[in-house]
Amino acid sequence: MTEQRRVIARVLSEADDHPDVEEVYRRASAHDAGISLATVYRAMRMFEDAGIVERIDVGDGRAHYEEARGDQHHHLIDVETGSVAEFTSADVDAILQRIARDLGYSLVGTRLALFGVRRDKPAEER
Amino acid sequence: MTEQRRVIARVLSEADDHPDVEEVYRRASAHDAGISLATVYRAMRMFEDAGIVERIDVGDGRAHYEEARGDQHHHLIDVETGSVAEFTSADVDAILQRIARDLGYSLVGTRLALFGVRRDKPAEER
DNA sequence: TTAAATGCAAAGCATTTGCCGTCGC
DNA sequence: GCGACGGCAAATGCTTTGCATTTAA
Repeated sequence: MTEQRRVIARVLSEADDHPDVEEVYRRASAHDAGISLATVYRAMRMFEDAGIVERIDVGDGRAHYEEARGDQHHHLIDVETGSVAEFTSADVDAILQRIARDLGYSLVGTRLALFGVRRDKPAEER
Repeated sequence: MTEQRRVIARVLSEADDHPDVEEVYRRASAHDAGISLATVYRAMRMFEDAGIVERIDVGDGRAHYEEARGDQHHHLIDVETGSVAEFTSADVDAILQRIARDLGYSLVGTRLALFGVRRDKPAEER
């Protein structure tokens, strides 16, 4: 509704990565200096509650965000660069569902993150 | 080596749940009042670095710990009670390994937690 | 006009750390 | 005796919040 919110929303929809709050703040500031960090935090929470963005935990102690899409996807974090790749797997989802059921639970959420290092490619880098 | 460390170690080996630092502190204090929270934090970090305990994230913002066992197991957290169940699945582990490989990575770590609610049993509770 | 949103600075949490006294070996 | 360890309180990093002011509708 407000200008700041609009800017933050734009920043989020333009992002194709997984920025943390500080980074969203940085990008929003570029569009409109004068947005405060507190406002970004408040907006992120609001967007999250509204189901517009999803919080992801990449293991660095800060909350990162991505636009909420319909699909249930997971993340693979490059432990050397911090970059985040995404993947989906109906197999994994199905097995997890079954495991929860077997344990007597209805699955209401899944947090899955893989951490990996790039496999050496033939003969290029390093 | 020191008394405090011994007490904390005992608390950890006696625990069959997944206490957070505050809880370890509470239990250690029962054995020996006069242990400080900072000491517990330092001990936990040391035990973790030594591979004696493992830190697990149950989603409440605090670090919880469990004794390190050899097996690669995962957790299912009851969102209503906060209790943690454990499970292992060679299937899941294998698929995740393959997924990482397919994405060009060597898997160096996995963080998997399921969140669920107890399924209504026939006609008992509630 | 009036509730909702913002900025700023202060507060909150979990966790870490500097400093100095103490304890184990 | 000396280096590792523990206690305390201050510091840290991320996030939230109280309050007075501004803004959207």
